Amino acid sequence: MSKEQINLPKTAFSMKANLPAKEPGLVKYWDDINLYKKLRDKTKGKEKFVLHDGPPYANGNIHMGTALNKILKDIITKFHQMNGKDSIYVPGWDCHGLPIEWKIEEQYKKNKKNKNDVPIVEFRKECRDFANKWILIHKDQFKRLGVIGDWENYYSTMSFEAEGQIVRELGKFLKEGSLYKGYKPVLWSTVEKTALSDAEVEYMDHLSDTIYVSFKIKKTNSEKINNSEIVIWTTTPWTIPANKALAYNQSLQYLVIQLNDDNDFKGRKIVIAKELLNSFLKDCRIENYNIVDEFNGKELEGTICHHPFLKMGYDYDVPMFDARFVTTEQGTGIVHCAPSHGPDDFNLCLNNGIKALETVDDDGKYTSQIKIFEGTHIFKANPIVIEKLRDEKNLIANGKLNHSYPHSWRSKAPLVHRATQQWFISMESHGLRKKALKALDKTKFYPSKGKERIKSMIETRPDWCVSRQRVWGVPLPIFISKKTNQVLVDDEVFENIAKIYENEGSDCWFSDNPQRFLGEKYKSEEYEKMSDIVEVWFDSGSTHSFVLEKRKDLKWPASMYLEGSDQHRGWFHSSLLESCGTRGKAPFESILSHGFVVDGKGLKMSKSSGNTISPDDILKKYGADILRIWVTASNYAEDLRIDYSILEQHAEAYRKIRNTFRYLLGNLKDNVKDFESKSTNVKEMPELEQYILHKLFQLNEKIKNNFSGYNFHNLYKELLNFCTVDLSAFYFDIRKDTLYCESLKSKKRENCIDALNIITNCLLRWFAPILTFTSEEIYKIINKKEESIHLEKFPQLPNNWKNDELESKWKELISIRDRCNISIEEKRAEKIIGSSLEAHVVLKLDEKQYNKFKDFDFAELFITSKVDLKVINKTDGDNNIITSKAVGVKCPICWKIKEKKCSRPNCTLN
RNA sequence: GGGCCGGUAGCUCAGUUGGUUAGAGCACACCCUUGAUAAGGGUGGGGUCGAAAGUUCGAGUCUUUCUCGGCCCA
Repeated sequence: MSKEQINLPKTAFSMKANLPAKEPGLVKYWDDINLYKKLRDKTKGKEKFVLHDGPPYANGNIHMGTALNKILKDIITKFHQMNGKDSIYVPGWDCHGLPIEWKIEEQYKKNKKNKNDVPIVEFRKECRDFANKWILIHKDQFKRLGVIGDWENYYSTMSFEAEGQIVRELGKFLKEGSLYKGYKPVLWSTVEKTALSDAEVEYMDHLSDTIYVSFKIKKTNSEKINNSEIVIWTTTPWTIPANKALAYNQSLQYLVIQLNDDNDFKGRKIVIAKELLNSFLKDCRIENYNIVDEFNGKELEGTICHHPFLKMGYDYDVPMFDARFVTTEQGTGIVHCAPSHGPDDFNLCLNNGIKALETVDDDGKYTSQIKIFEGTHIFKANPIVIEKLRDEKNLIANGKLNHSYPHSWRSKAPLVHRATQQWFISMESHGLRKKALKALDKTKFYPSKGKERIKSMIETRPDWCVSRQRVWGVPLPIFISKKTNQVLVDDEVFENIAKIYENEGSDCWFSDNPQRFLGEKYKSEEYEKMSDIVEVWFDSGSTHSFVLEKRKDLKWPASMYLEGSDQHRGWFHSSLLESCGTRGKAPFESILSHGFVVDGKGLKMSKSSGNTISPDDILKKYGADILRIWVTASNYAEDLRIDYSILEQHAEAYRKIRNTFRYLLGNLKDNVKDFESKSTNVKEMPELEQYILHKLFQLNEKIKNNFSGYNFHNLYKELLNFCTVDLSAFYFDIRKDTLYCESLKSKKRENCIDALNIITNCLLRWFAPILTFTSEEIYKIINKKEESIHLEKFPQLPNNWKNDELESKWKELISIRDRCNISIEEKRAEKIIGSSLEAHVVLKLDEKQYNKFKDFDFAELFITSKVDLKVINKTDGDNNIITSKAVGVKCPICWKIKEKKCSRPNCTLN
């Protein structure tokens, strides 16, 4: 009988979320209604916020880092959209480059196919198909995360339009003259037969041969070292045949010592740095020696040595030069220089008039420049070099050293420095470095530390090597005059090539008659066509030109670039340089960088440590909304930890939020009315409602503040705390009595319903960018005003909800409530009472508080059956809240204990 | 090896210009409730702030060294 008199909550919003099952349906729904298009229509003409997507590489399944990146982008995009902007997100993919080329080559190897037998155009088509396949896979994986964007019109660096525009961009550098032909040692992979970019190099331990080699002095200005030999130490014996010079440091002290051990070196005098004597003696196992002399490095000036292979025909002079890069960290304090095989060596020799030669070919074999060794592979040369040095009696000792050494990140093969012809964009010739630094000063960084990080890189980076000796990429549009050896610079030609690419892609560069690209102005017989391609960082660094600039729906510069912090050297960097070089400005207004995903202990994830966790695992077990909570709650300025216990914690928080909505919807019977804050006259409501709306207003302010600085983890904490502390444990708990037991028509209940309605509307919108699926699930239940919650805007709350006076009053009340709870808890522990409604509280306040609160309904605040308010006596001491078991009978309707029969209207209906 | 960033309760995070017994939520323990029920409420325990030294009347907050971790570079 009594159940009909109370208004219990009822809702279609289930307690159990079952996200993994529900979410895919919502992805389909958004597709079906074409949410992206509806969003654009909705905010057409509004100020644009363009988050320009840094293109992931179209290769392999997404990992946690990708998921983090996409979710963060989506959250920010949605926040701006709901904040009233036209917030546009166009996803893109990076498609050219070595990793894909490598995959296709691997397939060839499996099928015993030889890459050289396949026409380039056919090979490139396979690369293109491969990239396309992964774009489709990625697209579904990203959509599954709840990401809304222009999935139908995504961009890719291999689109014909992109390839054409990349040619135009290169043309600008060529025309300006900052793109030049250089001859420099670059890190070269003899396996992939190409120079590698910084990003393609990884450092791993490598066991190298080490040798101590002596160079006999041919001529010197110093009496002290006459008839001596110079000793060097190196970890690359194969570079000895390419040796052209020796380097010393004039700020170091050197020794001449005579070796007396019974071997090839008995009686010979050698020169080494004083500081390195002990390590030298130890390494070379020298027992008998005597120090002949000591001198300053300056004495070595003008000294000329013989090559250790003098008798084998290496009869050229080996001069000694002063160089600051020579240290006493290791070796002998004298460094052997092979200008073709090290940047320091190259520069030192260049400054002293010694040119680097092509000493090693693409495959890693010595060229005809290297006598005796021609045709030998450098990786097989060490033992031979060592043997010859021993034969020539110029090897003091040899050994092994395990040290960090550059390797190809793809093939894991060790790399070498090799002087090759490459194309560079100068950092200085046209002030690119300065322009870039200036542009950074105008860029807003989240977190702010990102600015210094990229600035210090720009300040010190060398010229940008943009050429690669591969085939899967945009060909460098370069012709060189056979007569003058000059690069052909002509806008008409560049535009002609760009147009052709836009129509049919860049494959034709490799297959068609060069005359087609030159047009009628130039004769193909007179020009040599380059076959290098552009390095992929130039591709992605140009996305702003073929995406932001070209598309009418976007804007240049982008409002934001958002990537992992490694992209300070990657995409942020290349985009900045490309744009500053061609447009003098950065292509972004702000940069947001996030940390890396690490495991629960803060260690990096790797297959070998077995601590990886994939987005797919999480989606199957928890659902995308939990993953999105993890992104939101984590501080992206640092590394982000994740493991199942962390996810479990966030899933728990999700349940609290979900139940908060369930309570709201249940009491509103899913009848949530459209939200109009103006129609609410807050001053006519009970103080409790006024207070909770004040808290809601405060929450809105906090959300706005945190959003403006992109502090989502604080924003989320505020939302969660509001749900648990202010609503669940306070407002909801107190108002259960009103909602369940008051008449439907009672003013008090109506006011409460109004408040719940407002709260629901606000929370639903605030949570929508984060809980993108759950908010839609709720929206589908309650309202049909829009087709999606994501088409709604954030609420505007009226200023008159703010009531600081009321807040300080209620702060006092809540602190009294807290003390009361302690008192109740004591009686509960003594088993005197159970629920708080069984309590009768005598509350004693001082006179001031008593007068202030004498008309206040403490029983309602405490959720007790009875509260007697009294003025405190001096004799009472600290004992000013006394709880006892309420006397009387429990009303079967409202469960309050009354001495007489309950007289509340709803409780007396029968 | 170098540069940069970081290490606050089990977890996610706050800690303003150095100043009272270092905060919140979650988790945990115990209790209550059974009309938010694979929910809800109450109470409570738990960090000396990565380590050490220093500056100061006083340091999580400044300095140095070390350590652990991450990114970048060699």
